[in-house]
Amino acid sequence: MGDPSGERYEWIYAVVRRIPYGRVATYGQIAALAGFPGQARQVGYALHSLPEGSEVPWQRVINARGEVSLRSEAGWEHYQRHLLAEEGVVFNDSGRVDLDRYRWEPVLRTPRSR
DNA sequence: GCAGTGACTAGTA
DNA sequence: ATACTAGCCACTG
Repeated sequence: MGDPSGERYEWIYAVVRRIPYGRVATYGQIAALAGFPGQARQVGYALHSLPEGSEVPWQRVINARGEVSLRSEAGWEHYQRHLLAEEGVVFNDSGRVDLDRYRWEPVLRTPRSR
């Protein structure tokens, strides 16, 4: 990832790092903020290739339905939910996060007049 | 180079 | 609510 060809991933990681503790963001949201609108799959792919022990808060990225996405390797879904629960993120009966409540909304720069 | 895959999503039925 | 589809595009064999 540190290599030049992995520059996309760096942009994605940079955005993910901005998600505050206790908040979540969707794959599509991250893709758009990183400058790759419509490429949500790439976000999932980028996070998948993240080395273990990374400082990137990958657990805060969930899908548009508010649920933790399944991975090829089972078991991690449970781990991710555990991490989010520790941050205070609440899962409803259906095991989903209320995006209206926990979704991170980056503060956009207001085009202030000057 | 081509085809299959995937931590996705919005739309349709 | 679930199921299937088309679009998406980097990565892999």
